[in-house]
Amino acid sequence: MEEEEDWMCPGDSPRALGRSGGAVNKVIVHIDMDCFYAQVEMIRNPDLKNKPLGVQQKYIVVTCNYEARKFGVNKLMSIREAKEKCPQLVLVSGEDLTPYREMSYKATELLEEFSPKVERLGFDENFIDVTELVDKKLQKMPWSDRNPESLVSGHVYNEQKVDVNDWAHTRISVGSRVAAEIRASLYNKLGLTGCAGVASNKLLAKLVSGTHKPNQQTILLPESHSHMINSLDHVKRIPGIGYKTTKRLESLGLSRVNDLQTCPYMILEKEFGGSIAQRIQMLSRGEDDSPVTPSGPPQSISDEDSFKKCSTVTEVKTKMEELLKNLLIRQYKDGRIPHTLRLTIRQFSPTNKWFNRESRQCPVPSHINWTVGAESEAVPALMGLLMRLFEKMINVKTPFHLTLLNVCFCNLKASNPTRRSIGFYLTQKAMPGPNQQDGLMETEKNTRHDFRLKDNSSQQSNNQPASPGSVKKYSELPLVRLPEGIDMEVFQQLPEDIKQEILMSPVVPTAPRREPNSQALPSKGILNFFSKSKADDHSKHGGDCSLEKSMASFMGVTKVHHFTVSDCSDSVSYSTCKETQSPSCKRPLNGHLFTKAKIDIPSTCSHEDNSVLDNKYSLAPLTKPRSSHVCEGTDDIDSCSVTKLTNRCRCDKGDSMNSNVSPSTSHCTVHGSVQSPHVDMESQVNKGGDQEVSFPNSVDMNVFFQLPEEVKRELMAEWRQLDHKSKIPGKKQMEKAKSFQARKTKTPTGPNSLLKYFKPN
DNA sequence: CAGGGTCACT
DNA sequence: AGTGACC
Repeated sequence: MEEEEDWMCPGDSPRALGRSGGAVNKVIVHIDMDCFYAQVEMIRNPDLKNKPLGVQQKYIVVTCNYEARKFGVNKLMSIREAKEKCPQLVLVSGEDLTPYREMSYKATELLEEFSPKVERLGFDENFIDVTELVDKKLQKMPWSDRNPESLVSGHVYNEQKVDVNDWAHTRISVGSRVAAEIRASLYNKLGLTGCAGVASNKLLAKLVSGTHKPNQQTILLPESHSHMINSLDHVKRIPGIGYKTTKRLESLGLSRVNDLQTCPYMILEKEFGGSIAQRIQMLSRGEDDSPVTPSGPPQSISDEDSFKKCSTVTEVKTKMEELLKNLLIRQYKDGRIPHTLRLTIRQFSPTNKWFNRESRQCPVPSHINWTVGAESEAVPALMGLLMRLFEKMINVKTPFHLTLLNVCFCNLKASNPTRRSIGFYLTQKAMPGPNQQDGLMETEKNTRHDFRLKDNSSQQSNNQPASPGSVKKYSELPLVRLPEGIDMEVFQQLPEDIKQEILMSPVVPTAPRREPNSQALPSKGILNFFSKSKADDHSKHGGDCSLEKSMASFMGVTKVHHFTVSDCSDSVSYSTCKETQSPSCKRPLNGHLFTKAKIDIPSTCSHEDNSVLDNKYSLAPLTKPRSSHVCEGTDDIDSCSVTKLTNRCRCDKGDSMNSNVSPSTSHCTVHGSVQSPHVDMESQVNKGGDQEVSFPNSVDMNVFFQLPEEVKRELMAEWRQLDHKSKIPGKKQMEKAKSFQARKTKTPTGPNSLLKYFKPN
């Protein structure tokens, strides 16, 4: 798109002088990419340039390039109409958003080089608060440079004259130069064109950016604020006033901007309440005090599909699994762990105007293995949750007609940085030679910390016929920077997949974004093991001693009794003893660091004997979450309402030991399998299926495991009855738990009560 | 009304 | 947790 590269020709519309004065206002730049999806498609396939191009989703042209617009094709036009207007229109499918999403984040990251205050608005718009940058530039700008001819880049809204003696004018003008730099950078580095608007708030910056399209920029000076906002022909054009608000305003007879400006506040307040009333009336006057809030990484990851009809459970499952697997790939790349899962549906109804979506959500049990992306063990577990959510909305026995499914991972929190089998790396006694650097190449002139990351994921998104030439070009691969702490020699000797994992690891930030509203990572994680000193130790001692210490300290283990590492086909078993929990360890018992088993062994255990460990203490972690200091500050336990926790145990046949604590606000789940005769669920159930048992709060697990076998069985049978439907903790379950509590307090220690085995309390 | 997001309110 | 409103 070589429309008018107006950053090349600065200052084409500047002028003389005027007044002075003005408050210390912000300088906000709004960047709006030109027909974003179409642009991305043209970058991916340059053959499409110069051809009329439409991006298709379902039967709609969601956007098209300017070539197509010449024919009258427009956004959100039906395919049929578009083809009528422009028979030569080239259509590409835009249903897989991956390329757009990736380009979008590249753009945002680029903008973050100018200022940390970058707020995304959809995939193709960004606000940047450049106030500080502008003031910095202004400080070192000689007065001789402050002539209108060179100060402003691009257009001035309303042909207003710039007064270089007016501070506000000067600042906005300098902002225009920043905007020009930003656009130049977007074009030079990413090949993207777009419009920019510069003004003293977000609302006005957004409005003004659209006044000269495409690929141009415009500034708005204070004297034209009113003109700008009043140029809108309807209140619905005001960003921030959407469909619903528009309708309500219209019902009050308010449809022009001026109507809203002059409407007595009380009327608005009556209709909308104070906060919305104030906000929309301010907006109608061009005022907007909202800050540019750094968007940071996404708060949720979701995928959806819409269709004409979906009316069988099988279909639902198939589609859900599709969505889920795509999501898992994205989630894996992201690195954070979702703690909430949401399912949204849209049901067909004859009066289905548009959007009647409903959703159900639930906490994600933290025992889920988020280790390997799609195909992970997470799929069946999450599918189970999803179907339960589904059944909360739809009675499966009764006919239904869905037109949309959406699966969403939200409440994303930083995970422990090591996501895959760390033991795999640690047990690679012989590191591969230096010639094994397949997918990972050092870039041309790069400093030794920049790498291209081989992208072997994605692309497999649904109904796209996998084109043979879809291998990504090297230059398109993401460039990643290794943290300084890493020793490059050690790094280069690592096997390919380890390198990739490190590069993919969430502790390797490409650009730091919003402070992780979750907790700080406990350490650099896997990277710790590859720092120079650690690596040296490793080679000297055959890797045992220092590794053990590293692992231990990383886990927050202060005293190691027993330490083994073994590799079980891409998932690892760990057993380690810890006597005391280091107070600084925020994540004592969760399974992300160690894929298979990470268990907590009481100091009483005979730590020399593996079988003792496996048999006797496999469920030991059950006791842990109930001691409050362990839960303190643990982000896994959302509310730290430890006293409300209920322990549950689920046993899977045939698994190797796998213990883990998964708390949620209402309960605490332990999924583990026990091979020992100690708590042999198999003899109880004999179906080999999953069994779940509730361990009431009052039960001290230490005591429990000392009970005679029959007693344990009997107790578990009783608890199990309390707990059939429990993966999604619902009101029913809580009521059951409460009723159990009630019963228990009524008959504390009856002579025949099994509860006599437990301490009163 | 496509596919994705965010945030606020209850 | 669920919905609504916005882009």
